[in-house]
Formats: sequence, C-alpha cells, structure tokens
Amino acid sequence: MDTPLTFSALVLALSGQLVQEIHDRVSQQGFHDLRPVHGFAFARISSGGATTADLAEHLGVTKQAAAQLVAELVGKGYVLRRAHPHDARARLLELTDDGRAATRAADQAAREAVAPWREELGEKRFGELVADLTRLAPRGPVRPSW
Amino acid sequence: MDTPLTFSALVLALSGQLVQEIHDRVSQQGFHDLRPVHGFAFARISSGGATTADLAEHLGVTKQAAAQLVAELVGKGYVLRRAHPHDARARLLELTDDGRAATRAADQAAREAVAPWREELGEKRFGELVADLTRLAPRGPVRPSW
DNA sequence: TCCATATAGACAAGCAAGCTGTCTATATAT
DNA sequence: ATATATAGACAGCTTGCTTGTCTATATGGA
Repeated sequence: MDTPLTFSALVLALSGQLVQEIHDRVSQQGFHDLRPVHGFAFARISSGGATTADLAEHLGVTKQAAAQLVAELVGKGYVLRRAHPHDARARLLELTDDGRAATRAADQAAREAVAPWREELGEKRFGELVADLTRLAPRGPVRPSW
Repeated sequence: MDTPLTFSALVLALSGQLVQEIHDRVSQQGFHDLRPVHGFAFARISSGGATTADLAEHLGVTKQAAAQLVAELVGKGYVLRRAHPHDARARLLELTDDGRAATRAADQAAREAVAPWREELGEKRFGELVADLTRLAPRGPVRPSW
C-alpha cells in the first residue's frame, strides 16, 4: 500500500469486473435488453411491496430516473404496475414471468462469476473476505457513484 | 451468501463509498472542480511519459473522451501539453504545480478514507484483504463500468 | 526511395442516462 | 377545512461518453 489510491483502484476494478461478468452471462442467457442496473431493480421489486419511489431510493437515483427505468422495464415486459391497495397515488411494482426468469438468470450468473474467486482463495479465506466486506460496506443505495 | 448478487452489491457499495469519500475529502481541500476520474488520470500522468492515447487506455475510454478530459484539465490549470521528444504527432502530458498538489491531496484523502477500515479490521486482516483483492483484481483499465 | 498502413490527436454530431423544474391527484396532519 | 407532503407524469436540459471522419506524422516493406 505505498499508494492508497491503488487500493481504491483495486476495489473499483474488482466490482467493475464482477458487474461486467454477470452482465455478460445474463446476456448470454438471452436477455440482451438488460443492463446491470436492472438486476438490482429486479432484486428490489422481487422483494415485494416496491413502488417507483422505493426503487428510486434503493438505487440512489431521482424518482424521475426510476420512473423512466420502470417504464422501460414495463415496455420490455419484465415488470407490471398494479394498483396500490392503500394508496391511490402509488402503483405497486411486480415482476412478470419474464422478470422472474431474468432475476433467476442474474442470480445464477452471479453465482458463476463468483465461483472462480472462491476457488482461487479457498472457502476459508473467501468466507473471511465476505465477512470483512460485510463489516465495511455501508448500508446505502446500490450505485456506481461516478 | 444465500444470494450471490448480494456479494456483488457489497463490493459495489464498498467501492462507491470509497470513491465518494475520497472525492469529498479532495473537495474539502479546495479542489471543487475535480471529479473522481481525475484522480486516476493524475495518477497515470504523474507516473510519466503519458500521452492522451495512453491515458485513454488507462481509463478504459475512447481517445476522444480522454482528449476531452485532458482539455478540461489543461483549461483548469492542472495539466500541461508539451511536445513529445520523439513523435511530432504526440503530446506529452505533465502535471502543473496545481496538478501535483491535487494528486497529493487525493493520495492523502485515500489514506484517510482507508484508515478506519484498517482500524476496524486490524492490520492483519486488512493485509489479508489487500492480498486477496490483489489476487482477484484484473489488470485492466480503471473504470466503474456501468 | 516510395508507398501502404497504422497511430496521435482534433473536430463534429449523436445519444443514453441521469438531472431540475413543474404539474396533477391523492394522502395526511393540524 | 385547510395546509403541507408525497406518488408519479411530462418536459427540457446537461453531462460524459460514443461513433465517424479528417489531417499530420510514423513505420515497415517492396
């Protein structure tokens, strides 16, 4: 660690590689119209009870940006907007069958992308790595940030 | 690791936090006109012998994008373009005094941003973390990638 | 020496993904 | 009842890249 910037570059490169690999694998599964951010949107939507505003907060973007993203996903058939049971202003987001399939593909892709790391480090070290990251990572929106 | 996507989100969140913190500290030092990517540009330029094309490769962007970034940094007084000793087409990039000051500020900011991590994990675990990341990280351009 | 091909960088136009600002309808609290 | 806050839509703009094209210079082979 002669130059601490190198450490940042390392973490950055790693996350970039991870995102890229997952995206590539998802594309290979036939989902050519999805971008990495969609995976994180799916994750939030599939957890249930999400509105566009919730999604905006989860992704760390404005409501307008989230609304645009949702419109895109609706147009591509991955997401539905349903009436909200208790709030006539809001719309509940829900995955379609295609949306769930894409979510499974992303999950599988992530598993495959991480697998060589587990192998390279060994289960023990990998477990420690995950533990360390969990301790260090902030609770915040999922976002690439520059 | 019930859902491997969580791991990606973790790494992503971590790198995002890191970049953000460094950027905030650099801003606080008075460099309000710099973005995170500039730090990585400075790092490459200060290592010497960089042309715009070299910078493009280092950052993983097109030559045009790099040229635009260089023009911006020249305009702000952080970088100089000098004649290349052996190639009349090329221009050697060089940091000004301000550029070097910004580079030092970024380095210091990175050190400070990482310091609480070292403390949280302890030197031993932190060292292992760095070692693991070094093994896993690709040699590639520095880039946020989505 | 000449020519073909590659490279450095500038100029122009286009585009994707975010932003701010504004609006309506609905909810909530005083 | 009334004031304030929130969900989401619509419009227009900015930013940070992209592709495409051009000139000047370098380089390697006939």
